[in-house]
Amino acid sequence: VTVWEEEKYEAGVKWRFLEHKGPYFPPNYQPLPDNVHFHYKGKPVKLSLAAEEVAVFFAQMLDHEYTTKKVFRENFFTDWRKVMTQEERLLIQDLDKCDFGEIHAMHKAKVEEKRNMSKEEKLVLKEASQMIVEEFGYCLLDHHRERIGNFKIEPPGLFRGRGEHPKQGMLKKRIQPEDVIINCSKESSIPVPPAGHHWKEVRHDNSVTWLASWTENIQGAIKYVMLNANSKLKGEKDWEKFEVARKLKTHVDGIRKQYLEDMKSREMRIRQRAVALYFIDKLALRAGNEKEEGETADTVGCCSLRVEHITLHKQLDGKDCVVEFDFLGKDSIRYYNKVPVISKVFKNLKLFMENKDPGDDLFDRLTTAMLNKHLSSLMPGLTAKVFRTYNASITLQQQLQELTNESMDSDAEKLLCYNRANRAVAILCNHQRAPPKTFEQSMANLQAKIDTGKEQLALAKVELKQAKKDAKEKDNSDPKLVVEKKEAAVKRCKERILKLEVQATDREENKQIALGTSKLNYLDPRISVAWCKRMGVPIEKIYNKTQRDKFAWAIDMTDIDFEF
DNA sequence: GCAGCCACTTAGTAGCCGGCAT
DNA sequence: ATGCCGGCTACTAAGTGGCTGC
Repeated sequence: VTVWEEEKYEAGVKWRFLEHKGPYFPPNYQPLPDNVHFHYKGKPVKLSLAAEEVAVFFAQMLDHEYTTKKVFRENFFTDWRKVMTQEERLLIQDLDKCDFGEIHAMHKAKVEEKRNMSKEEKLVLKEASQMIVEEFGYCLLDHHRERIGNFKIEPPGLFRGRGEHPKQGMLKKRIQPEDVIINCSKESSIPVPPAGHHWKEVRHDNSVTWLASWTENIQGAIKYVMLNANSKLKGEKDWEKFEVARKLKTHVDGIRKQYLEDMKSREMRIRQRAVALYFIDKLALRAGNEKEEGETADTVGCCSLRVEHITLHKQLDGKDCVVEFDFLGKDSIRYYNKVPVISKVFKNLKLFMENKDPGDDLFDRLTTAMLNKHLSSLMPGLTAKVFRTYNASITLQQQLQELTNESMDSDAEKLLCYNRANRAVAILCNHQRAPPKTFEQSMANLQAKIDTGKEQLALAKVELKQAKKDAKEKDNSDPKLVVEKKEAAVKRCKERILKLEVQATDREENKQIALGTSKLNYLDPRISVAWCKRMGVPIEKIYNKTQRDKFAWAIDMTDIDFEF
């Protein structure tokens, strides 16, 4: 009986036995040495320990652009003043008169010192952190010792949200054992809190998968300590997710037919639901839950799109009925796309936008809850996000079929095509990244290699010409051999250049595209495992160690002819 | 219906590390 | 030996969507 074939639990039960050591707490704050000062209005001021710690958080970030942002500075200053003593609060009233220079310099020196540590010193540090992983990084869940994903309590600091976050710069407070809820088996050895402390609560709830939790102070959200992605629990959940997406494959034709029909409904909410679903299906948009205003950055998904986020073009670039999308999605990543749509969609959008202001909801009669309720009636387990998984995986499968075949000879060529297929999905899902800081440099380096290669090719051609000439003039067998050798050299040069140019193209195309997110979350790993088997590509070429661990379930059980 | 709570997945990035060219 | 580059990991923010209690 393998790990994957063990008996199932009754519904809602996630484990029978759970034992762990509790979370690991970050070290306490170390006060500044006596020779490092904070200055206010040019004069050194000795801060209380609490105020000093928060000052250090700010000083450490001074190289970052966001410490110059108004919102960040105001939030920081407000929260900093909250931890000051009465006396400090009276004195320190203007952030612009604060000088963190010495603290900043000390921090930079520390970073530099750490960077310059010897191999031996680094090894000592590594071993110490390994010890912590050994002690706190694993739990016992039923029969298995499992790695915990995030067993460390998040250290205090200044909150930096993504995009224009209204809470950026606020103080993220230090978490104490008194804030932490422990979840484990009644009959397990209960984790011991740090000396002199106690847990907020110890509970024994086997209907959830988390081992510990606390509430963070910025958004009031709950943070969880959970298992690593390579655990049995997470693996099974992952498998289930892809099975639901596969099931959509057999329902999707009917669902599409229905939402096209629904676009003609007399009821506005059904029309809106249909058009939203069309976008979610065609463009792999996220559902777009409502967000509390002022709590987070202003981002949207499908159902929360506003009139200002789309522009309708009766004609654009020679195409009819084009919808131009421009909005900030999850993580404030911009979604920009010009999409030709069917006229039914176009007309409905026009209707939805009538008599509305730019800031009004496009789908004012629709919520994600309504949409998901409808979807679950069409197929058990179906929600908006299943469409993303389904369309991502089916796109990978189709692209691999189109771009690759067994007769391709080099692994490099196969892998380039695999990456292209992966990239098609990443573009569909709008998975972007900041261009690497060294991007221009590394492209230039690659170009330099190509240039060198071309020089070598030119030289090789000259030598080949000469060899041919020699062969004509002197009619013996030796020069022919030379000609063949020179021809081979020219061919090698051409191949090398081609390979470099392909690499350059691949890298250029990948400049702002992140492949990892789709690979890890949206692409059924069985598609890739089966492809590797068919193409004779070792699985290591497409999945690194972490990814192989996460997808162990798929690598174990996938047949060569698996179809998503 | 809907607001708040809760549990879980999905997301981009900073910084570390190891391998390779010089 | 050194320094650079690219891949990987750790981190934690930001989503999705179910449930509950009115």
